[in-house]
Amino acid sequence: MSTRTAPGPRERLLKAAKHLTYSHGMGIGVDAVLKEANVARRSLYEHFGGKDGLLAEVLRLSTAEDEARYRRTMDAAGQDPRDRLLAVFDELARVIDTPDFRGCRYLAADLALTDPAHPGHAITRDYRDHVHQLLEHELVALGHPQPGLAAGQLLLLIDGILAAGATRPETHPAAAARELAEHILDTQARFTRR
Amino acid sequence: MSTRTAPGPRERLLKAAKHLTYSHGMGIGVDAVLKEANVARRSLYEHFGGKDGLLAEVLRLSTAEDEARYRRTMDAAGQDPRDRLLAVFDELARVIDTPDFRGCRYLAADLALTDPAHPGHAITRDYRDHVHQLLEHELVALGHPQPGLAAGQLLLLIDGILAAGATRPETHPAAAARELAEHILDTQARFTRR
DNA sequence: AACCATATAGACCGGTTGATCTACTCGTCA
DNA sequence: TGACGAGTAGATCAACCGGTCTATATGGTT
Repeated sequence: MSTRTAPGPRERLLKAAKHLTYSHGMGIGVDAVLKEANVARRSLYEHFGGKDGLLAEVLRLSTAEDEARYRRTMDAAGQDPRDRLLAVFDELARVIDTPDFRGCRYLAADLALTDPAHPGHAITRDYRDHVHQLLEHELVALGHPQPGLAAGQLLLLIDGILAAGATRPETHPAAAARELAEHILDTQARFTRR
Repeated sequence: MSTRTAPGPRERLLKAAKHLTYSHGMGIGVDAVLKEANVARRSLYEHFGGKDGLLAEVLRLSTAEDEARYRRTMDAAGQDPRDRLLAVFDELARVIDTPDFRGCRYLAADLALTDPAHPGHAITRDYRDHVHQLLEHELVALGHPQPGLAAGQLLLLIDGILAAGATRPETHPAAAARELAEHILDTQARFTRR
C-alpha cells in the first residue's frame, strides 16, 4: 500500500504521462515524460515495459476515473433517472469550460494511434461500452421504450459536445445538446402517456 | 494550366500527403510522403517551404472539396430546405460507411497539431464557419426562429456522427442523428403553426 | 552489519526526423 | 545550339526517437 506515502516512480510516471499525452498528444517523447516525472529512464521500462505499456496504463487509469466521475455526477443528482441523465450534460458543460480542455482524450487516442492493433483501442472501446451501459441503465429505469438506441443517441451527443467543445467552445455545445437530450428522454413520455 | 496534363510534383505531393495524413495522421514523416508521391526531396521545400506548409495546403484543399460536397449534396436534394438539410445526414451515413473511413480529418488535425499557433487551426476554423453558414442559410429559408442556434445544433450532430462513426460505426450514428435533426427542424413547425 | 530489491544517472545504440545542400538530368524556348 | 528553369537523386546535418546497458546510490529487512 503506497497510500499517503510520497508517490513512487510509477505514480509519478503515470501522472506525468497522463498530463503530457493530453496536452501534447500520444506522440510525446519518452524523454519529456521522464523529465516531468523526474524518474530514471530504466524505471519506465521496469514498470511498464516500454512506451506503449505506459500509454495503455494511462488510458486504463483515465477511463476508470472518468467512469467513476459519471457515476458520481449522476448520484449527486438524486434518484430520478431523468435528473441523473441531464446532470451528465450539465457536468459536461463544466468540463469543456475548463481552461485547458482539449477535447476527448479517448477519441484523440484512437485517432492518433494509427495501428488498429494497439492495445489502447481495446481500452477506449471498453470505456465507451461501460458509459453506454451506464446510460442505458438509467433509461431502463426511466421506462424508455428503446433504452439501447436512446443510450446510443446520448453517447452521440456526448461525442458531439466534446468535439465541438474543443473546436468551438463559444457556441456552448453542452447547452445545445442538453435540449436534444431532453427530446430523447421525452420519447418515453410519448409512449407512457397514451 | 496543368489541366489534363500529367500531374506535376506539386499535385503528386498534395495527393500523397492528403492520403497519408488521413490514414497515418499528421505525424507522418516527410520521407513517406516523398516516397508515395515519387517526388524529389527538394521539390517539397521549393513548393511548400516545408512540412507545415504542405500540411496547411492539404487542409486548405480538403476543406474546399468538402465544402463543395456539402453544396452538391444539398443541391441534389432539391429546393425544399428540409430535404436539403436532411440529405446531409443521409450523405454522412454513406461517408462513415466508407471502408477506410477514419473520422473527421479536421478534428484529427486540431487534436494532433499541438501548437495552437499552427496555421492549420485557422483553416479548420474557417471551414466550420462556412459549413455553419451553409446550414444557417437553409434554416433561414425554412423560417426557423433561431437559425444560428439550430445550425450550431446540427453541426454538433455532425461532429457526433463523425466521432461515433470512427469509434462505433456499428451503432449507425448517422441514422440516430437524423432523427434528432428532424426534431431541430420541427421547432420551426411549432412556431409557424400557431 | 550485511544483504538485496529498487531507484538513479547517464552513456550508448541504431534508426528516423525535418531540413539543407550539391550535382546532375531533362525539356523548353530563344 | 545553348542557356535556363524545374525536377531528380542522394549525401549530409543536427536533433530526436524508443530502447538497452553499466555503474552507482538508497533504504528497508534480517
